[in-house]
Amino acid sequence: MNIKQELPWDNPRFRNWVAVARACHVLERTLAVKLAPLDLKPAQLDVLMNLYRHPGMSQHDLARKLLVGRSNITMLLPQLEARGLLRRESDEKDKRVLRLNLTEAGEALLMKALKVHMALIEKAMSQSTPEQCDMIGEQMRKIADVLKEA
Amino acid sequence: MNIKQELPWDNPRFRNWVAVARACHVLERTLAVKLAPLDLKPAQLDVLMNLYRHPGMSQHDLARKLLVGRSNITMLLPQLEARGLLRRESDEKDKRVLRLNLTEAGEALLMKALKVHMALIEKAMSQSTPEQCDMIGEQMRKIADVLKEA
DNA sequence: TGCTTAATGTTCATGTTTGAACTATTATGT
DNA sequence: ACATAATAGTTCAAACATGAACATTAAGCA
Repeated sequence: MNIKQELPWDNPRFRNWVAVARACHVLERTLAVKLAPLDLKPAQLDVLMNLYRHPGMSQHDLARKLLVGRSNITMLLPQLEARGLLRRESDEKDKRVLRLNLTEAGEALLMKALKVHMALIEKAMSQSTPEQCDMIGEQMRKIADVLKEA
Repeated sequence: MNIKQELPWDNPRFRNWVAVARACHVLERTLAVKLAPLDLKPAQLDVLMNLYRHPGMSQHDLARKLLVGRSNITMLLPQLEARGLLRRESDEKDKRVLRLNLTEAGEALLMKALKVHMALIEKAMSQSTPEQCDMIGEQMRKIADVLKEA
């Protein structure tokens, strides 16, 4: 009954992961502030980015990409559709699915938002050398893979 | 009017940061699942961790540590207090502030939750060498610092 | 002292996220 | 073909986070 186990704060992996989580959190909050003038939330930007890269994807695919529930997408899209940023068109071959595509306006807004996002990331990552940056990305992709199997 | 700017996906910093954000997101969701048997949410675990390390801190201090609004803390604490995990005691010298402390039960539950959290982080970070891990932590601390000035 | 300003915590209205139950459509297996 | 499974999307209620407005208390300063 050794309840006072080795404390995590003495563990480098723990301390370093806490730093990762903090950095993510801070960047997310900052991004929200910088996107406010465009009347866009980080979650909405994620949607636009994914639709730009994967035109015609379904809501289900989008939900999986964003690591989010399907109902979340259902709640999220009508706002963007009403603003004319994207279209939802029923698939002819499978009437269950809705195909998602950006409009011209959506693409234009995305480009503006990407400038903001890019600038923020540049500022954050400018601390690291390209080698360090790549290494970080590589490790993080491994982490995501390992955890998704779990 | 070069609207089709250099796309961020060609930029290593962008791609790598996206990987960081994804890894964070996945780990957070996984943690939520693993903590469910203890009837504890990640946000609640964060509270317990901070009170353990900084006994007697105020709600305002806690909010700043967690990068969260004060009202969020106000909504969060009563649940934990009702479960007997922490105490809120009015400060004698400054009657505005409430001093926060874990109870025995709170500390015991924290230890159980930390085992879960630790195991998850170990699994995630076991991919990296100690040197890589430290480097990642160091870069992330720099990022958080740079962005908080902004 | 008294007046103004700042800080702590709460309340409340709003918006977001989530998961379970539901409908409609397609795939599978006998 | 027909019954059963699985899949796509929606609805709804509950949990959660957020920021502005507020009450109380403390600090600064004339």
